[in-house]
Amino acid sequence: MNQAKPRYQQLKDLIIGRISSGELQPADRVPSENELVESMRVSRMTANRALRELNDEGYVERVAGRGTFVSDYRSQSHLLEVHNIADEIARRGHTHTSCVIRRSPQHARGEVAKALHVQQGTDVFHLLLVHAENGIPIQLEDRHVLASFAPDCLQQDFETVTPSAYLTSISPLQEAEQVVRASLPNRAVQEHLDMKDGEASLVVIRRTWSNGRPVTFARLHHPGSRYELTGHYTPPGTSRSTSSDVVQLEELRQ
Amino acid sequence: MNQAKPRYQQLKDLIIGRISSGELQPADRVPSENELVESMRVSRMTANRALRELNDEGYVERVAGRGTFVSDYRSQSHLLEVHNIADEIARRGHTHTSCVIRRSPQHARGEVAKALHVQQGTDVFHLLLVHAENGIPIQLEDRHVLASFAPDCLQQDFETVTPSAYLTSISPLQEAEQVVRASLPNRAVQEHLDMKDGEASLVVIRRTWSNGRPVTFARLHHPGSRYELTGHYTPPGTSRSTSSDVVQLEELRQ
DNA sequence: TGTACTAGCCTGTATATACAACTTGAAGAG
DNA sequence: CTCTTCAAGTTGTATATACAGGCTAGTACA
Repeated sequence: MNQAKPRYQQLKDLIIGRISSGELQPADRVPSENELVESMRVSRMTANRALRELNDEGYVERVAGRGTFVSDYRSQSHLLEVHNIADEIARRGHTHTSCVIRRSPQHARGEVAKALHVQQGTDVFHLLLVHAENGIPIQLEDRHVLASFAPDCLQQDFETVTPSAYLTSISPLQEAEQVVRASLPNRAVQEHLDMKDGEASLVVIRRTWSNGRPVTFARLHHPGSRYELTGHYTPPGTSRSTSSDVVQLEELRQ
Repeated sequence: MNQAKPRYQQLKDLIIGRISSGELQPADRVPSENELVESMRVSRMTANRALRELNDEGYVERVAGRGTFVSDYRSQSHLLEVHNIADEIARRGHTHTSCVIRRSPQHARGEVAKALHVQQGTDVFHLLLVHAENGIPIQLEDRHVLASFAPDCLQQDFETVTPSAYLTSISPLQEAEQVVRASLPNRAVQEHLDMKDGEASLVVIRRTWSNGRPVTFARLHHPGSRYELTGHYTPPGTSRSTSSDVVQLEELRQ
């Protein structure tokens, strides 16, 4: 079962490990090819392949003549771009504000326990907040977080740092699953988002993994008249941009 | 401006060209590394890099001991998986039926002309059909196709081959853009999809490019109570599956 | 002081070579 | 005829080497 991994993969795993453990921070310098040749006893071509693939995959950025540097996950594509609504709003030059409605410890049950793969009654934190763009509410975030993953969750000031940004600062998010639905909001959602009677809502249900297990489960409600999801698909190989082979989902205001 | 491309990239472009021109069909054998060494006068490592990257990008599949083969775009991830509702339904073991409501030549104007980047009055074809899963309507497809791209569009039997499948058979789709909205359907949409009063609809507006220009523009309406979009995100490098670094969007019935 | 230049490091690419593991088909043994 | 074995071709990986080109810091020079 435990097949010996190729050496270039071992190198990749090693560096990814240093990044996700926090030993290597964004913009930090990664050992150069020649340094890896010496310390790891590999040939330069093997080190080159490891670093080149990490570059293709967005973990690091390489500059000829300077070196290899850890990518800044926060301003990067992949998962995180999808997650932080404050960044999305800032990108369109608007101001983001948010208002915490509830922030409390809970015991997981029913849907939440099932989504997080934990026993009924496991400690979780429940967050409920409204995000606004230029003062207009556009997202009601209803999130459950595994308490063991983020013990100091309730001490955070989520009006300055979004839960999404906080969670990614703890540990890089590694996998996510989302479902998009259209529905009529219940009374509470409708009022929090200032929606008219009969207005449809766009609901994104997102579950995020870290280190192989789900750690947070969120329902994101948006007013259908003021919100949409846009995606852009590019086939692999046509563009040389670093994120050409991922789908970028962005929330855009109409 | 016109920098000489590296040789491995030239090899990739050459093979991609043969695939998209139709010279190489899905499951066809691609020249082996050693054949490329002889015919293209490159070293085996250069040929290896070209083929390996084409494999990583999903164009081809490589089997040690056998060779390199063109991927089957139709049953593959990337763009096409997203597009064909008949395949999605078949994948869950259900039966797909569709009913053509309208099929007519038109002159593009307004939103359609703008979306397709053509002058007002340009010839397009308008298709309107309902897709059903096990007899239950789940998608109203309202599509405009550039007449110059698919001249024999009106002769097709879209009840056996979906417009999406037909269009991809003409030319590989190269780029797509989509917007997801939640809204209340108008009377016509509501009736075609057998929706209850006050039921929200999930609308996907999709524009697809081929050879650098938009060729089709579709509005896909779904009943909110019976339909959802699911997406799964995997970061690059953790999984070895061929489509690990793309987001797969699938339509799933609740 | 300030400018020009160069040495040294870095990445990017290309080649030649080698060995391992896998697949297939053909030759040979029974 | 059937089974075994083996050779040839294929991909996968690893190494050593080479040269080109970008970047930077420090030195030499004016």
